[in-house]
Amino acid sequence: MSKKRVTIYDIATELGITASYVSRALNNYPSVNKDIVEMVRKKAAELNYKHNSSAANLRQGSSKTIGVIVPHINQSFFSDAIAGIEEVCFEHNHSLIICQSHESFKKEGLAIETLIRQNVDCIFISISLETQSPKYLEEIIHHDIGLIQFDRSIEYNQGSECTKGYSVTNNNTQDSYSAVKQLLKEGYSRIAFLGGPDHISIYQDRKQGYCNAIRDNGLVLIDDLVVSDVLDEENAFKTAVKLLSTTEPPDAFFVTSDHQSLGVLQAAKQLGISVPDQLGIIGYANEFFTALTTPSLSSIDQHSKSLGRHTANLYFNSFLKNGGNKGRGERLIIQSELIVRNSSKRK
Amino acid sequence: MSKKRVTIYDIATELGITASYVSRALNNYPSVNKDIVEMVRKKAAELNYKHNSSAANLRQGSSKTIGVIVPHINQSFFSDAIAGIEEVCFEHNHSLIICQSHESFKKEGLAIETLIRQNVDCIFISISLETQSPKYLEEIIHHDIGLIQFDRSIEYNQGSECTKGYSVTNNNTQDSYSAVKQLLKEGYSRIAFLGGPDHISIYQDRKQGYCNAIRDNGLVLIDDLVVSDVLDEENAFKTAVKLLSTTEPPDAFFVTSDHQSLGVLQAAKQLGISVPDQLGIIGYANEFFTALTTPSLSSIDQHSKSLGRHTANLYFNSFLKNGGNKGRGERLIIQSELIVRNSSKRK
DNA sequence: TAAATGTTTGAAATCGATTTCCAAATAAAT
DNA sequence: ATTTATTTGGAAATCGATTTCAAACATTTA
Repeated sequence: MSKKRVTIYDIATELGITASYVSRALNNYPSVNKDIVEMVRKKAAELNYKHNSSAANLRQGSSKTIGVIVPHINQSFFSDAIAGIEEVCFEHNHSLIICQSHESFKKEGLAIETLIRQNVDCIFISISLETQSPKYLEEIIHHDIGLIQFDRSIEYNQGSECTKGYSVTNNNTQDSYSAVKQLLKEGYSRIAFLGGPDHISIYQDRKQGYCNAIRDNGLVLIDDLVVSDVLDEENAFKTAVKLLSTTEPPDAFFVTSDHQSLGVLQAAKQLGISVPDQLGIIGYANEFFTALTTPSLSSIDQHSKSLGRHTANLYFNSFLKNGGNKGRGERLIIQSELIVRNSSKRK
Repeated sequence: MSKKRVTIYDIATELGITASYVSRALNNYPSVNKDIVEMVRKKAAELNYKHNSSAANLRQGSSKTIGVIVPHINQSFFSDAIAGIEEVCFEHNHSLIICQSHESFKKEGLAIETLIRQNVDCIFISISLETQSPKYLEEIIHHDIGLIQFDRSIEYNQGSECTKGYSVTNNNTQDSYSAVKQLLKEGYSRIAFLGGPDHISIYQDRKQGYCNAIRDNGLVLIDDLVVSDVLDEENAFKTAVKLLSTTEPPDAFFVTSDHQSLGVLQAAKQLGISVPDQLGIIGYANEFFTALTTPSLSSIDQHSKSLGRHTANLYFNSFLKNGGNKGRGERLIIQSELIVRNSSKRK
């Protein structure tokens, strides 16, 4: 294959000017004559010139690429967040490499390794459920690559201090508080909680919000009704069946994902318990399917696209201007919204 | 910031050898002593050396990166396909840049431009619904970047001839045929078809399969029951309402996406038509939510993950070995499977 | 022992865009 | 007319890993 790549040198010789001038023309330097810019543009198109970003990145020391790691791209929360991230990155002329951890600590580590080798400028990550150790996150810091956690986050060691650095989340404690309060207002009084792993702070916070709401309303916290680490549908189903089969079953569930809601709904159906009359349910994430089930599922909409946009903006504004990882960090809180559907609305 | 990037030269001087040798050591050249490899590895880790892929790519002329463009990453079909692509690319040490077109021709063009500038080796694309012109696809070819279409595809000009080059799809004609046949077997006899834009071949094929099945079973094709380009839920809803309100309404719908099924279901609900007794529905893609609706929705599972794997394998095997875009092209057909749920099952 | 072969290692060129540092050319000011 | 600014453009260094070519060394063969 004798075909050589077209470079700015080719454009330069054809036009009788130098490569440096061509480079400046293509990059719209103010010092370059308008006519020349036009001329270079035309010639570039004619020769089918293709900018080589490897060369540019090598010279400039930045890849203008952001790596995003999420557990699954097919969950509304994450794909919407990615859509938001994408928009802002596009505005800033950065491109995105998206990786999935599939909720596995090991795969998350591999993804991080890949992104480091790819020389991304920053990694936006929502950690996997398995992730208990900040090992790989510290790896990122160690390689002087930016790190911003969104939604699910964990602390890591930054030199001597322990920090969460830059992160963007919802006000999980407060939102959970409101959800539980809504259940109470509807007359539910024995509310169970199904959470996620306690080593991830959003699940801690959601549990905290639940506990606060219970206590603040003069009720007693019942240990048996508070279950951690039952995030998937199947576990939620089993747990719900168990709780609902006791002599003093709960009359409502506040859960930390819509998939858990599905499991609870399934359990109720199987046990002949009617939702919402005998059992209320509120979940988290406002997945697409929550509007489709019978009854439809109440859920907390995390405004995920906005959360994504804020994550990216945090990078381009605060992070870059405050010394990156070495800066003092920043935690952003994104507003969310309780969507009340039929699963928590009693007549 | 006085901190300089650690390079192989730093490793080399610390170890008293040359950079070229370090490079070979890190890349496991057989001629390099095992002990040296170990030594270099250790020193690299100690200095926190980070491989610079921009430099490597520049030298090697390839980015080992695949660009993937899909309409939406949050539709099961696409995210599963991406999961398959990811697996195979990972095995071959390639990374992925994922872009969304959001079903817009313009955004698709921008994504393609980005990927070209990023120097991806190949683009795997499932075109947007709006895409009627192969303009941007030809742009890819023109830049000597690989092109493989999957699922939704379109023809483009390759020099003198018109071709579809490399593509991976299901056997849409046959699969649609089977779906319609299943409806007939259940006793439905006046089956409507809701399709997508006719300029995209999978929608043509699905319509063709529908038509063949109708004719082969001694029925007459009724033009009014065949509607193209009503791919989203809302359009499907409106069209279904219209068709169901005529004096001779259809008693079943075969549609080309599960979102259309949702629209049809909605229409039936609104008009008080019971599904599946009075109206059968079969859709396409086997989205997660199809199992959750009441009644659950029958759908064609496209084995999307396998489709994704095959797309990537087509690249690493056939494409690269047969002269790339200039090769004679290849069209792969992936098996799919009809999932019969309640929406098409009469007692 | 000398020649031939094979193996390990180094020097230097290379990939392509950017950018620093200058020089020439032009315009403006004295 | 001379000096001072201001554009306009070029030469060459640079980013860091890879790779070609060849040298140095070791081993085998005749």
